[in-house]
Amino acid sequence: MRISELARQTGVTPRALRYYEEQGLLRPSRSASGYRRYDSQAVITVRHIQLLISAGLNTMAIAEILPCVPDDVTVLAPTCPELLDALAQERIRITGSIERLAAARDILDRLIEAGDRS
DNA sequence: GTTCTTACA
DNA sequence: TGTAAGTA
Repeated sequence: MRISELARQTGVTPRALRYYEEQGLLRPSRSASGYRRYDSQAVITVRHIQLLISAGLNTMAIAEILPCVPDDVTVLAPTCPELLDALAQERIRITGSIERLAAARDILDRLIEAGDRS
């Protein structure tokens, strides 16, 4: 299928699909005219990509763990140590982000309370 | 008409 | 990420 069809089936814009390719997440073949050709498997792969992005992983991390996911897997699950490790690592990363945000919120709370009293 | 690349906001 | 230009 061509890019617009994959976009239709996944809800991902052609722009984003080209970006995924640029980031090494998709490897579409090319027609003689230069058009990208995606197999039906790409639909599943894009769904995996979307799921991992939803989980907060950046494209670099996804590019590293995507090859670890078998093509016939429709429900993404940690099938290899690398994937499990990448997910655990991402969890650690976002935990740090949450802590920094919470600290920022505490500061804002103090500032807001100080404002209320003056 | 659709898609491609490149580039800018 | 959206959009525009100029092609194939």
